[in-house]
Amino acid sequence: MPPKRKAPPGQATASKAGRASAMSTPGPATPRSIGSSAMSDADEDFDEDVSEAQKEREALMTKEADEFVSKFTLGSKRFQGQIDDSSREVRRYDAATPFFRKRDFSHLPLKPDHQNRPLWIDPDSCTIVLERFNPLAEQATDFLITIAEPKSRPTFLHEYALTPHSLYAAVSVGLRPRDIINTLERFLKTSLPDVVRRKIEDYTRSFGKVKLVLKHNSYFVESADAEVLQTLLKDKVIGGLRIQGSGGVTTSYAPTMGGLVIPGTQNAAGVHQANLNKAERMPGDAGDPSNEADLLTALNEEDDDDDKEAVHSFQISEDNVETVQKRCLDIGYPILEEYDFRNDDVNPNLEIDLRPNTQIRPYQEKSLSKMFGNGRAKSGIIVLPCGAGKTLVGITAACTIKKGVIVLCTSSMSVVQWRQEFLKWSNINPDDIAIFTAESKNKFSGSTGIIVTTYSMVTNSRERSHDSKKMMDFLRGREWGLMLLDEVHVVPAEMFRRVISSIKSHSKLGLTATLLREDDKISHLNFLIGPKLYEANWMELSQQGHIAKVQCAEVWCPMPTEFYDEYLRASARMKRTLYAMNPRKFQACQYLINYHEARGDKIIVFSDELYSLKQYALKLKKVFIYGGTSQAERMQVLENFQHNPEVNTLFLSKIGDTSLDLPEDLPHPDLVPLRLPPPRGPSAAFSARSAATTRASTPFYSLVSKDTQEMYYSSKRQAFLVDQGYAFKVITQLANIENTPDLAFATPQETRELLQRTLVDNERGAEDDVETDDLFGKPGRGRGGGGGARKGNGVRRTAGMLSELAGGQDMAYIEQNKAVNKALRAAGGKKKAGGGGEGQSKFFKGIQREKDKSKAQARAG
DNA sequence: TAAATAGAAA
DNA sequence: CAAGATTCTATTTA
Repeated sequence: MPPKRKAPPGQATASKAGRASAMSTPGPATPRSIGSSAMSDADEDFDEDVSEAQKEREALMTKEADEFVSKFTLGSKRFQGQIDDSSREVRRYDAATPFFRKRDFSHLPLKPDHQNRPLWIDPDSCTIVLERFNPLAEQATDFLITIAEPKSRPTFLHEYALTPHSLYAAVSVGLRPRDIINTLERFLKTSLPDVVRRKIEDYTRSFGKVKLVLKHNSYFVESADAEVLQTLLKDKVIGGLRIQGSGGVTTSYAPTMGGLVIPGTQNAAGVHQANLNKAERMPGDAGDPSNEADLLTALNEEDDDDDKEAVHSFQISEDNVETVQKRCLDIGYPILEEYDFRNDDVNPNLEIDLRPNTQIRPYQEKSLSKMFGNGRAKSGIIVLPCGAGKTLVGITAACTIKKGVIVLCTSSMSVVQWRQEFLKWSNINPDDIAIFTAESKNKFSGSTGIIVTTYSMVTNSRERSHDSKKMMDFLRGREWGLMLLDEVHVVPAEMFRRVISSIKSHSKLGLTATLLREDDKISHLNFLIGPKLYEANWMELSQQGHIAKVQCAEVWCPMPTEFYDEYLRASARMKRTLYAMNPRKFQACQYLINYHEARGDKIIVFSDELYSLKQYALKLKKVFIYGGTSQAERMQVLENFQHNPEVNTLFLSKIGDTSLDLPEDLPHPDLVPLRLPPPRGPSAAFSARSAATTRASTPFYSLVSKDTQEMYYSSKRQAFLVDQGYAFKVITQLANIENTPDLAFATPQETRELLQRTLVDNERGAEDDVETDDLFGKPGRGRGGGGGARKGNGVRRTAGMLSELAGGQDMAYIEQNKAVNKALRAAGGKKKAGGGGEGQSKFFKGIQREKDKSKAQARAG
């Protein structure tokens, strides 16, 4: 049911009001809608599509054909309504018009010089579309990244959304609402719709007004707006938390952005540029002296700006920080955290600097300039693809603040790596940087220093070892200047809450490759850590050569009929194994490995399916790492993979996605990731990201079994990659695959054997009778490791036997159930849920459940 | 080395 | 279509 278009002016809703006011500003007659303009090149095709679609629909609704036609005919009531509602201009309706319906924004008057302006806007959803081919696109991109959430960024058109979060982020990097509005106005092809203007004003009114400042070891709630502060003080929760006798509201002067422009970086939002209209920023301009020394001089410059703003603040106690934060959030004044580290005399300074020859890349500086935009350290999140030097950003931040730093990582592997990176990029004394993991619990020697640890180490709420407890007390007992949070997207919000509440830090910097996980958890991050300060565009970075170019190819492998038959009747679990073990896929894998090894590439094959991972690796005589591989062995295998010219292919389980960071400097430039069964799951995009970012360079293959579940996941992955601006290629035929030496499973006989073995192995609970762990001939691991594995499998075997029990009966059992279900359904249909009373036995309840389930399935299917 | 725990995914 | 159960993995400590 389409919403009524006619609404009495009095009852206009917000968005309708916008329309109404747009109507009152008559512009030049614009016959084109956004859509039709964009489509103008393809008018003919489009017309065809239209008639096609119409035909189709007419065919579908023969009875309603007349109605249908009249509904979509020019001058029908429907369109009349639209005209009345949106604009009094005479509008041209073409065949495409009906398809835009509510999204027809042709009533928004185009500016005369619209061709020189790069942005379109959808006032209803606050979506902004950027023409990448427009001369002003560069500036507009910088601006949009600051104020809006990137939705989709393929080659020519980028889509951004204005959201409360994004505006919050914009305000927090120092943009004023009127900057946002003016700059939008400048870039938009139409005038800024009033709805949007009002939305921006509404959202930003309360954002960025309140700051939490840790000064002289005390927390202050600070605001430039005395009224806002009064509001807070009058609040029933916050008011009572003010520390009495701290002199009420004090007024001082806040540092301004004035003296703090970091050389080689763009101003907070590219607003500056836009205003000055000095357009060209050379991508990757190396001529700019953009090293850390300049950054520091810039930061150390005193603010001799006369444009100082008065700020007012009141003190709250440490214990109430979280309460106040939460309350402020609830009443619409989210608190920004800022650390005035230059004026912190309480915490000792840390002896740390970047090594003199260290060059920061422009985008890294840009992100840091967002963080230090006003001379203080703002808490927030920086989004950079892996391989783009997230670590260096974190390290530079630490070098700027020069106070105690705590680094949190996801795994103990990356803990070690972070420390190494610190030693590599900075002159920090090795004694001042300590690791806190299960293995090592050292503190730094001096009065301050850096601690690198994992989330689980800090959040672990269970009984701790004595050393851990002491260490935790140590961590809790002091104030940290900076908390570096690595890979924030994989850590659940609850964990953050625990980390943040247990460790006091003046500023927090979250680093991540993507904020793609748009479940509710990610929005929590925004307020737990801070707003997103910067997000790099992958495509741009790879074009500028900062991160490897990724070419994505998907290889579609048909399933041999035997396999497919088995696949169709297999359990969900077995299905996974089957499509992973698809012999055609195996061949494709073999072929690609062969091809790339011949070129001297290093290849990583990812597989989330353990059985197939092992089978592939063993069959192809390659090394592999999975969850059960011991730490020492992992290191050994990795070491060999990196330096041993004999070991060029590595099979990785999903351990590679998260906890195994491949070292930055692989000797070979060409690392070819190969996805066996491509990652699964609703956030396949997430895995795709990890795959594409795990030090990926040149081609990146996904092997997909045709006509299986995998295809569905692959479509999601494609969508993600296309959004990131990557081209996507589908390969259905690998040239000369039959010439691959020792091509596996070339005969039907072998294929059948593979199938048999796969089925048998997996029915028996994947007992890997093969000596899996001995590829590197680890002494002692043979028996011990085997024992471990066997023991581990013992558990699994039990499960396997249970499923075997079920499996033993499975055919008959399922058949029987189906029969029962059918009977019940028939009976239920007639008799109304036959026998469904309280006195049901467990058996009947089970049946009932089954029935409901199958009903639900029937409904779904 | 094993057990406990926790999170992610399908 | 969602929530729960389930499986897997990784992390910790004893």
